[in-house]
Amino acid sequence: MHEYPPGLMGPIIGMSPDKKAESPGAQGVCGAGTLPEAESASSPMATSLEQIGRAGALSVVAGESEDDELTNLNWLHENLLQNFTLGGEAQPINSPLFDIEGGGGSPHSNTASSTSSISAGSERDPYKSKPPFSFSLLIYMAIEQSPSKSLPVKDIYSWILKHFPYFSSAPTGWKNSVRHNLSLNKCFRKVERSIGKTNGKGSLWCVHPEFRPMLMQALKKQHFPNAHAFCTPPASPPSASSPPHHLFTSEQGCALKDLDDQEGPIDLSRRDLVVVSRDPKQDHNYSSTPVPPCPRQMPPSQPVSFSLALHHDQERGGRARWPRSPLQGPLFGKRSRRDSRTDVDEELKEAAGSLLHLAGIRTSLVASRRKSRKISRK
DNA sequence: TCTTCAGTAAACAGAT
DNA sequence: AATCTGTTTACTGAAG
Repeated sequence: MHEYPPGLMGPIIGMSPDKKAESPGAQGVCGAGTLPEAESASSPMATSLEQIGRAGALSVVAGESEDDELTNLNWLHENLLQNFTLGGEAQPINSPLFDIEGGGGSPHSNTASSTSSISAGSERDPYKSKPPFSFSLLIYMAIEQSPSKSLPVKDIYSWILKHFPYFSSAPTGWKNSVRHNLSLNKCFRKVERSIGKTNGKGSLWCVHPEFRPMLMQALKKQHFPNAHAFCTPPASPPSASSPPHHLFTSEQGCALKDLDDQEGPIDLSRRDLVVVSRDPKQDHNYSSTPVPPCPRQMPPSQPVSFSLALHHDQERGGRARWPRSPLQGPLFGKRSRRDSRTDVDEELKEAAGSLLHLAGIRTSLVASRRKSRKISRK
């Protein structure tokens, strides 16, 4: 059970009066604590956060460029990653990347800003700035940060509300979007709640290990260089109340036996689905290495287009806007140390790029580019 | 211009 | 009965 610190979520402002069933203030925050699984979303995440922190530190150290301001991710760690604290000290994300586009250009932002006294202040106000992450990534982060690596929808709401207070004042359609995403996005899979656990509506949702690297990569591309920290093993020991995490335990921590063959909800009572390998050493390994810890299990000849992981009704193939190329090649094969080192360098390059982006350099470049493009169109 | 994808709204059914 | 959850369809706008 978790009590949100007063004022953490901020006032429920800018609510659309016409939306009644999905009021975030009504159930998204307060109601979360009533769920047995709520603890999974709100329990202290010290282990994971330490891992995140370590990962961030490693990303810096590995590059041997601590003095290089452009590639030093310490500030990022401090500014962003610490905002992903789930232990009750979470702060609304208020970093340059929170509203990378700089104005909260969402359709909701108008509502929020026009009715919120709080949001009348800074342009970077997290209460009015839409997160730069897609719903898929938000869900991914929420699930990955839960000890059991699975969350009910309600807790996903709570996590998002907790870390992105923008949604507390946004029209409640975002919950619909979350559910829509969970249903349509193949990255997310539904798992049945434990047998004998009748309280609580709905199922638990987890990240399909198949798509975890892609989500991680997308997260990294979306201004989150330390995204691999989100592919961490569960912090809590296995228990009957949080079974799904062991589904993802394997050599690399992210395999799921027979899952791909399973249609529909995963039945957690089926132990034959479970890969039982819980070597803590391995856990440490993949939670602390800078390389993505979830090597793909798909045939190397068939790199999964991320578009396939998205909407079912949009599986016609074609381009995937989400990053693909980093998911292909050596990442999915066996890696030598040299490869890892190369990847570390690549990651640092990406991190540097992300930092430039965060600094607004790329944003302004893109903005000016778009501007000139529009002008040229005219 | 076309295509793809993300986001949103809405309707609906089933579960609680 | 009300609410929540999950699914599906349709549409729009941004972006490549």
